[in-house]
Amino acid sequence: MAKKPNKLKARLPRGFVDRSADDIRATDEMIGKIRAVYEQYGFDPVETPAFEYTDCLGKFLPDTDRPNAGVFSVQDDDEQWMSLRYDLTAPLARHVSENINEIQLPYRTYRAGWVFRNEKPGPGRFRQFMQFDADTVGAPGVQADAEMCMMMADTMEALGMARGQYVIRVNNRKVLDGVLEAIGLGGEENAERRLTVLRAIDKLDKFGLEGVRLLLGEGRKDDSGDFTKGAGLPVEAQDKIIGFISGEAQLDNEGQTELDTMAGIFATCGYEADRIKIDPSVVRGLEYYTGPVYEAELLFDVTNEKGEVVQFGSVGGGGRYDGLVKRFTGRDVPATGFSIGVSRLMTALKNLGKLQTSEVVAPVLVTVMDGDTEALGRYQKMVQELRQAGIRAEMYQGNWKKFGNQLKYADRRNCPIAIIQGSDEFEAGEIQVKDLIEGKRLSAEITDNVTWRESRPAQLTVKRDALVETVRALLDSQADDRAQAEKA
RNA sequence: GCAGACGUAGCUCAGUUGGUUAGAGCGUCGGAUUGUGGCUCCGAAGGUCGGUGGUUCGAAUCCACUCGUCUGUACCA
Repeated sequence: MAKKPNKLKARLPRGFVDRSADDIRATDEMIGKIRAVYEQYGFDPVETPAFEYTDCLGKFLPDTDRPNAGVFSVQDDDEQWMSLRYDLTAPLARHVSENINEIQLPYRTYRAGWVFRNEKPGPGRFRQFMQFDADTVGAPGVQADAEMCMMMADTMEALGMARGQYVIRVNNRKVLDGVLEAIGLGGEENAERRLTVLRAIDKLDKFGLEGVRLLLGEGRKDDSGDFTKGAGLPVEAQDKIIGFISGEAQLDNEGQTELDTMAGIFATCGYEADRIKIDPSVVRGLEYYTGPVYEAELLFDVTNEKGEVVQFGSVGGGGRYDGLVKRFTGRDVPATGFSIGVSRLMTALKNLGKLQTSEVVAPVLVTVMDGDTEALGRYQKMVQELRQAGIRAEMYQGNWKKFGNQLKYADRRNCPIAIIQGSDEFEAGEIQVKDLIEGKRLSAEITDNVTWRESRPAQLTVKRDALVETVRALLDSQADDRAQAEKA
């Protein structure tokens, strides 16, 4: 009773995805457009590795009980903990600190890279995803923050988003701190409660003013019936916060002055509220932002592949982090920067139709009729001629003896054209050039297989010398047809 | 982490009050067609019924635990 051996199950760790050719090409295109904006603004690239020593990354110090909480960590052979980076900001702070004597400040820099988070994945949330950051390190003034906001706006438009489809929302952490102080939550002893309040404010998009009020007070019950404990603030304090984040009340403090300065810069440069807007409910990055904070939000609804309408919300954000480099150097090195969630933004752009997903035409296929060395050389020569003429081409590399399979392969691969030369054609000095796209169209009208095979639809015979010009002409005409179809 | 729903072929799903050898459609592969894609027809492969344990003469079906997926929520540097 020999049991069948258990086959190994091919599977991907949850929260990770393979990327298709379309995805990779679309991402490259997107990154190119973003990079062009950053370069234009005078930023230079820098790259850091995926791994860092865990203590350099921030608050997740290696804890012997849970070294992998939130991050992916491994122990090096000298027992030091290393982690996969979870953002690009902490590694940048490390890089700048390590090279502080060589780097000319203010340092304007950008980088794209994969980051990793060891947490529960969800729809559109992965454990590996790409961020594209820009930072100005060593610039204390809010004019640097203002520039970042304008660059974010320009980036959104470079990606094809129209005015009104996105907005950059700006706030200042010092303003929020002032509000918290005003309701008696200042001081060390209230740090935990302050966090709860800030988290509640951050939920405004999701739950609305009423939901935020519940979270500021007793708490809120979610759709599954689970209860989230609130901050337990008295009603007067709730009123103050609600009044503030709904924009009814303002505070007169340093944060507000900074916001006013930034607003002035935006106005002078022509960035009106349809692009950049001061919004008192923006929170972001609770732990390390110290001044202005900003985020890019999409304003249009996105319909996902299941046909459900999803609010996309934030696709990127950043702020001022004056303390991050100081952790290493002891020197005050103020910095501001932001991060774009490339993978997330790409999903949105795809839904908006701003990304052509299959621009690339599949290669021309040179089929193999005869398998002797001499003939194989002839086929390969045709392929090389096409390639040298700048045309994507390949010779069939499967089992050539089943000719039908070669065309089936070409069909599934979406090849535009197949080249056929058997011994008859060879002796006549000719080749067959088969238009697979036109042929597919014609196939709808033919129901009987014998006719289909013998009529050889959309196939023409030309002299061997005319290979390149015939193929090129056919490709051009196919491209015209596509352009026509696009318009219609 | 917490709460809920759901796990049957590669995919989408049937499977009667617990009852022989667990089915269908799509897809895959082969053939009809040895030099022509599509259509049609014929055939084949493909399952530890998520896993473990229990109840039972008998479990895909009932029970417990566990793993995984999905939804909401918490956390999110």
